[in-house]
Amino acid sequence: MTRSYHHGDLRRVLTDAALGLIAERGPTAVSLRDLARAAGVSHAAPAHHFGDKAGLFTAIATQGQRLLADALAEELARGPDPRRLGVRYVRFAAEHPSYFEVMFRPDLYHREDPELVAARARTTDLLRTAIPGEGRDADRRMLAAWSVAHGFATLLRSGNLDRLLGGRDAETEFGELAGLLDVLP
Amino acid sequence: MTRSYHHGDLRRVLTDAALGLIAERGPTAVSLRDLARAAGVSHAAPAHHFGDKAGLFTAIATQGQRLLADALAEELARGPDPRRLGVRYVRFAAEHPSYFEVMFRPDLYHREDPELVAARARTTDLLRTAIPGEGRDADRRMLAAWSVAHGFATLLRSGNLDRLLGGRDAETEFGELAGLLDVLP
DNA sequence: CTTTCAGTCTTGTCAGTGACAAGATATACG
DNA sequence: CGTATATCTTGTCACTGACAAGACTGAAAG
Repeated sequence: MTRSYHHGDLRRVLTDAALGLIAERGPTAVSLRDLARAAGVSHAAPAHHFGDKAGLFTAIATQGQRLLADALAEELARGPDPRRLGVRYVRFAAEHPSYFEVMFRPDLYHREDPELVAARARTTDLLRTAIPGEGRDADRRMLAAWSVAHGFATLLRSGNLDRLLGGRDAETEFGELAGLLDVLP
Repeated sequence: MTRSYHHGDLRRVLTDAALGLIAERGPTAVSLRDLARAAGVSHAAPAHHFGDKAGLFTAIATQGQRLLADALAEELARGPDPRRLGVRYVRFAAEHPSYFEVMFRPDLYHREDPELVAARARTTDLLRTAIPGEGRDADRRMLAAWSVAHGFATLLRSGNLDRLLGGRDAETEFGELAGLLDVLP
């Protein structure tokens, strides 16, 4: 089976390779040309699929939002427990660091991309359903819960908790921590 | 007063110019050569002061940690109220977005730089003093409070709260939100 | 079967970038 | 005065993202 001119699913190959490189060196150190080399295509091939570098990250961020929303939806199917949902959020960040990294770095991608905006809205809406009630107060409780989970995940990823955690498992530690709070009325 | 060969305080001029450029275009879009142009020096002058690009961001992150620690210390002098401290944290992120941006992006700088590590430790220690008590449980409460503030600030900066907040002032909104939680035993 | 055509990928090129080396200049210090 | 050191410059290198123009492929239309 000889290598054909048309690659097959180059777009997917490129995003996958990108995730690998991001995991190794971080998003900013990824070059389109490295990506092309990894996929065995010419240096301009990625540009055709994503427009520019930001287009690549937009695709990755969108994909990440969908994955996160799926994970949250799965957890919500077992009942709207904010604490469990928070743990799932933190676990997503730990299991998919490359996605998480890109998703919350707007300077990397096209923030107004319709698909990305839609995917992000789905995530937000899912989080909202974990807190009962309507109105501004319930919104605030949801935002509080989201902030705790997101803040913990972010501080963890940026290495700010290394000294504080001292080797203990981050996910279970977050579970304990969340148990001390009470986001429900 | 003619332009001398030695610039005077080029290091300071460069970090200040960098903060301006970061505010405009984000940290990744800043180039050492732009910086040099802004300061009216040759393209290799910045490298002499900071070693490499990461060195520049290390200096900025350290400076930012000191500013944040100062702000927290000032607030702590008025009594150890976690909620007020959180508001101050969020305000810092809003008032010094360029610093905040760099501080929590470890891939930009030399994470193991001694001065930076020391400055970060001071910030962490100050946060810790806001929660009374000793031991693991108190640590968790401190971490919870930090996570809420940091998560809120981060989500805000990444544009994830635009739809949710709908134009309301973020800082006061965080105050309300923090009032719904209870991080103290 | 052949023509056309849009989508996919390549080749070639450009200005801009970070890093490094070697040299020039100014200040501090004996 | 002279000499060492910190500061800054000039020159260069490989690499990058973006763009333009062209080549290849598969499929639809005649």
